[in-house]
Amino acid sequence: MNQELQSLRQRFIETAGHFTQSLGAGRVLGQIFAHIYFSRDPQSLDDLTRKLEISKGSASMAVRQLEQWGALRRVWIKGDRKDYYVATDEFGRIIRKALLDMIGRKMETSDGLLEDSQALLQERMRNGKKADEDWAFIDDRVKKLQSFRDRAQGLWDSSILKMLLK
Amino acid sequence: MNQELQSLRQRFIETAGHFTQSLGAGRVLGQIFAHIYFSRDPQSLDDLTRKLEISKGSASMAVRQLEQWGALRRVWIKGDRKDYYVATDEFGRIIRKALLDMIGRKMETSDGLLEDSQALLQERMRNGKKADEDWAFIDDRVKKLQSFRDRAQGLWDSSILKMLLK
DNA sequence: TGCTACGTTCAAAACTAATTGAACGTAATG
DNA sequence: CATTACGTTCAATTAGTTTTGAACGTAGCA
Repeated sequence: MNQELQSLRQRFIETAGHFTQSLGAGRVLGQIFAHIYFSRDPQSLDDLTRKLEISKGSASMAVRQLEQWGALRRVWIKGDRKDYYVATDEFGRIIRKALLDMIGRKMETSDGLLEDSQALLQERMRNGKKADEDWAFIDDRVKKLQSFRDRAQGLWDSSILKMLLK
Repeated sequence: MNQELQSLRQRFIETAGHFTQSLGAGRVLGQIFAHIYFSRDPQSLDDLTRKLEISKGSASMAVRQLEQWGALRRVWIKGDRKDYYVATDEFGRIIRKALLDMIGRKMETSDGLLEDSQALLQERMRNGKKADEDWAFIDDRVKKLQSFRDRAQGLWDSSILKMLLK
């Protein structure tokens, strides 16, 4: 493969590495995906450790992660005991899964907190206790948060949907 | 302030801390915002260091960041030399600014790379060199990436817009 | 069956990011 | 003017995360 092409590929690999790192997913994930995405032939773990100069352990873990997100697909090459991988190009799906995986849980946590707060505040009202100013203040703030959460939720869902629609 | 209310507030502070941390913005940002958001009175740096048990340096830097994102507003209390802060509740704007600030630069880097690639590939074509299979392959992959980038860009822009429309 | 070539795991090491706090500049106060 | 009470900065430290690589289990092969 010619020199110019190689260095372009190299830039993609570096950029992808920085990108995934900045998203908190680790440098090697991006590097591996870019390397395979720009490789015509399926790549083995061994290829990855050699070409990217990373350890077998790193390669193994990153590849598994990428496979779970649907970014890589495993292919068998007959007569070869190694696992080989090729890259998917359905970026929408990949990013959807990755984001759900990475942010999803946090969302649920804050959702739970908002529900709990609402329950607590409502119960207090039902008990007919005179609402003091502290409670009224918190109540107002929680309501504003919930309202935002609902709007953001809707926006998120529709964006995800659009992403999946090719 | 009563006990139940305090512990609810505390949960919000912790959750917000974890949330901002998981987004790569640091724990204290979320903690400070939540603390002030759920405080009726404007809070000083000093209040923050005491209530959240963080250093003055941390508080100062985080507050400045939050102010830049429009999440906090500085208020003056006459006869007091301290700076006091109150929380904004325009979450859409806040998140917009924060995301632009945090992801923006990364996007530019990869955009630049895509433009460069395109230029390189087009120039090669113009020179009439016979496109070998390696080039054709890379060309195809770059085109797919660009197409995705464009769709994602549009989606991003429209989402940001909707968020701002209250 | 023993041997080999693989993928996986996980404790330790290397690296990176967040936090602290002492030193500093500044502006208000008396 | 000197003093004090603040906010800011940044080098050093601490905490957290990623990466490594040796040890291990397993499946295919002879």
